[in-house]
Amino acid sequence: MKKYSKQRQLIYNSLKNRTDHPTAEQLYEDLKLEMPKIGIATVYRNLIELCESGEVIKLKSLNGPDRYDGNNKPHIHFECNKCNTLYDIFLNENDLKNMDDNINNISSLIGAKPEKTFLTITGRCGNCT
Amino acid sequence: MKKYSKQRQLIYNSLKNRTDHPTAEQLYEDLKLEMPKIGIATVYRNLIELCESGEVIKLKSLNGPDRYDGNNKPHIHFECNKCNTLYDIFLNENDLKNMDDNINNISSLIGAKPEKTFLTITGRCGNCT
DNA sequence: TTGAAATATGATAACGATTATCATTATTAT
DNA sequence: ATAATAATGATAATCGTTATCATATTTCAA
Repeated sequence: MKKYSKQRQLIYNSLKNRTDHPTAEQLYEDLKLEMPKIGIATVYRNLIELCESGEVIKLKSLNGPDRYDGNNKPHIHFECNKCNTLYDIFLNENDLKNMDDNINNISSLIGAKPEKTFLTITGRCGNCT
Repeated sequence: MKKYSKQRQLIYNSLKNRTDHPTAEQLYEDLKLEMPKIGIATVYRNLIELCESGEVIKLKSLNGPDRYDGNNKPHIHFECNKCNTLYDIFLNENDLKNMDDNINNISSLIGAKPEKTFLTITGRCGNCT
């Protein structure tokens, strides 16, 4: 049976309350301010848990370590290849539905059943032109 | 000036002649059959080159090391989360254009200039249902 | 051609990110 | 409360990748 722990709550809350997409290391550094004895392994362990349960999304960065997104509502990411900022882009309901239909159609081309879709656009963000 | 090397040619040709998406390690093992003295560092170095020149695409896998795709025409990937196979999915010209327009529109939402887009769908492939 | 300059190679050390190990501590259910 | 279970923190180990560097290959100009 799964047990409640202060650490897991803290990690969960922290990710839900921030809109950036920190690496495990960044999250760890920030959490130490609130809980100085927390260990980096605990952070990684709980990130795995939270990803498996679907509460958190793990994002594979093109340049750098994995990053974590506390927002599990479907959305798109834009990764700036200059400043490395990851932007969230939320589509309206209509566009989301269209995209979903597309994903299903595309998957059916190879007889596959889709579960999660990752759409990442890379390029220059507005601040880095 | 860039120099021609047997190794670079071999790596390039190998990636262009296979349609799977090998990891650097897999590629290395295969290349050793043809060129037993090739080093893993040479493989990595040339993969970096080939990716920078746009000849090859580096794919971030959700479970496992990076994989390399010798096909640089725009297409989509489906990653099976059971057998880890990466499938290519090619869209027709029309769908590609629509997608491209969408990417531009989406990027403009945050004032960004898109360069490359990565669309990966995960789920169960036809063989793993 | 040949030889000097430039660049790539292969062996391996070093590194960064992540996971495994394990003794200790915290949480849960009785 | 207490026993059972699961999580923690410290840190070792692992994995993928990059850096280093002496040697070898390639290129270009004479």
